[in-house]
Amino acid sequence: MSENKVRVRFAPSPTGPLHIGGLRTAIFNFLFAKKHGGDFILRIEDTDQNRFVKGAEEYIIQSLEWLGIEPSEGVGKSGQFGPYRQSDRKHIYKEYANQLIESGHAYYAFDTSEELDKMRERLQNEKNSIQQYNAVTRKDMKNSLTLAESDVAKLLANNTPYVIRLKLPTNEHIVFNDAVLGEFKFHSSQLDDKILFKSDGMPTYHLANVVDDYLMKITHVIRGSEWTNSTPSHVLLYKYFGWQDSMPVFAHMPLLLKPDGKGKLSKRDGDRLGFPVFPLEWKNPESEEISTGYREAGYFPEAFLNFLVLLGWNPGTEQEIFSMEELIQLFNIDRIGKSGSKFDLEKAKWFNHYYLQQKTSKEIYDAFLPILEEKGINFCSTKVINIIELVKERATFISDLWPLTQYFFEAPNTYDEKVIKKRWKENTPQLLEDITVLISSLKDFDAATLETKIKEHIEEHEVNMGQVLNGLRLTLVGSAQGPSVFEIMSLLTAEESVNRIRRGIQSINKN
RNA sequence: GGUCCGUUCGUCUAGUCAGGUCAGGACGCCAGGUUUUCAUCCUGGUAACACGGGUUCGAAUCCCGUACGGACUACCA
Repeated sequence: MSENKVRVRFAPSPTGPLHIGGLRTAIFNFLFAKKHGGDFILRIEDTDQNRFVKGAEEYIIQSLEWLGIEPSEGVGKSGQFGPYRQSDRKHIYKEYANQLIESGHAYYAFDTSEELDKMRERLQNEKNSIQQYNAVTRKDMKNSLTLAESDVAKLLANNTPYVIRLKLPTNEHIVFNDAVLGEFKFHSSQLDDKILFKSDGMPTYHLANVVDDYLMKITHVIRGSEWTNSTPSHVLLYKYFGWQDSMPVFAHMPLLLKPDGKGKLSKRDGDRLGFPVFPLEWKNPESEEISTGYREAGYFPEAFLNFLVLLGWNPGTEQEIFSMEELIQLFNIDRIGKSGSKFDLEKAKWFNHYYLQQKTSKEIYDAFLPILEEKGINFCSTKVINIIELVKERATFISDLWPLTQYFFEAPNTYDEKVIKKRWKENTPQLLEDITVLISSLKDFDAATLETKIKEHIEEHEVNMGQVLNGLRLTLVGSAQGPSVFEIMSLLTAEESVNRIRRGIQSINKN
């Protein structure tokens, strides 16, 4: 049982902030692990020293945390398979590369980048369809397969820079089954002799990934489909290391696409597309440029998670709203789609609106408080909660609340011209004046009483109801928006309502 | 260019493996209702099987081809 325990890993490179596609990969891995009572490991793949970006690792951890994804082991956590940062595992990889050289499945290559460029150029000029370092072209290059053994020894002794390449078979089919895409079949002649070990002493992704997945007892590799073409090389590595029996199940997920149609979503898209591509705000440490994040844009993590998980996956039912627990329960690799999907901001907003409605007015109040403080508003909490209760169904984000409630806290100082034109008649001031008299006489000032009394008054005097109500709203709010005028007046108090009506009459008549 | 993959409403998708209801749902959009405002909400509507062949009584579903789209093709991951 413990032998077959599901172990998956999310293995991003700290080359910048995690974008929503990467985050979705993390979510799928996490859900799969939880569903099967397995482990979710966070491994940082920082084998490229040149692309390392400061702060990226912290960003990744925080992003996962924001969504409620907690690694069972990995960077920032303990675990018996650590360390979990590949730069901290540097000492491990060389011996595996050497093992392959000894078994004849890898070789040293001493070609400089100029020589490599030249080779590719030559092949291109010869109209060769393949321009790779492979079973054919390696015969013309500088490596331990073409050089005399003594020359190789000499080069190595002189510390000549070298890489270690995987020696691909000449004529072999490499077949593997993908849990999402089905069976793949590659011919070795189409593949290249991938570099496993770089001249800077670091392994490449291909080596480090396979070695670590093996050492960390990973059972399922769930990753983006940009990796499908290098998977046959990975399969070969498992074979050459003699690890076939512990080779993980591969599941390649469709990519998230740019909404404008061209290509996969990338970190560089930043805010260019009209929506954030990052979960959290990110400040580029070099350029100081700031990219917005969903958290800062006002999305709730549960809404964002819910939306993201439905991009490329669905449970096969018509259910669209899921808690994390339900997702864990329902998640299934078989139901991951095969084609890429585009992000739809409108739908994301819809989810956020839904989740906002699920919150209590007290919870919303707590989130709204900082905005009120910033605006210098200091109202009693019960009052504000009542106001929120009245308007929350109109809000998608907490930040919507201010424009939605501002008039409760501050009397209007402008009045919508269009509404004046349409609703303000010659006798409106007099009608409203009559209402102020009525209001002042009222003992109870709840919305229901107000509504009854005012409607009675309107009927008795046989005046136009629309004119009165719209006029009231205009003087009270300043525009033709908001909930019932009776509710508004009740929350505003009688005194404030009368003041606003009088002020409104004066102000509007002046123009 | 080569290799690999994909293609159902504008978008996310169900249905494809085991061929047989007017191709279902959601977002968006439009209309109506509620609200004498606006929004929410409710009801209804709009809108898709990329194309061409084949197999079959019958094809979104199976086969072939084409087109389009994507990934990879780095001492990046």
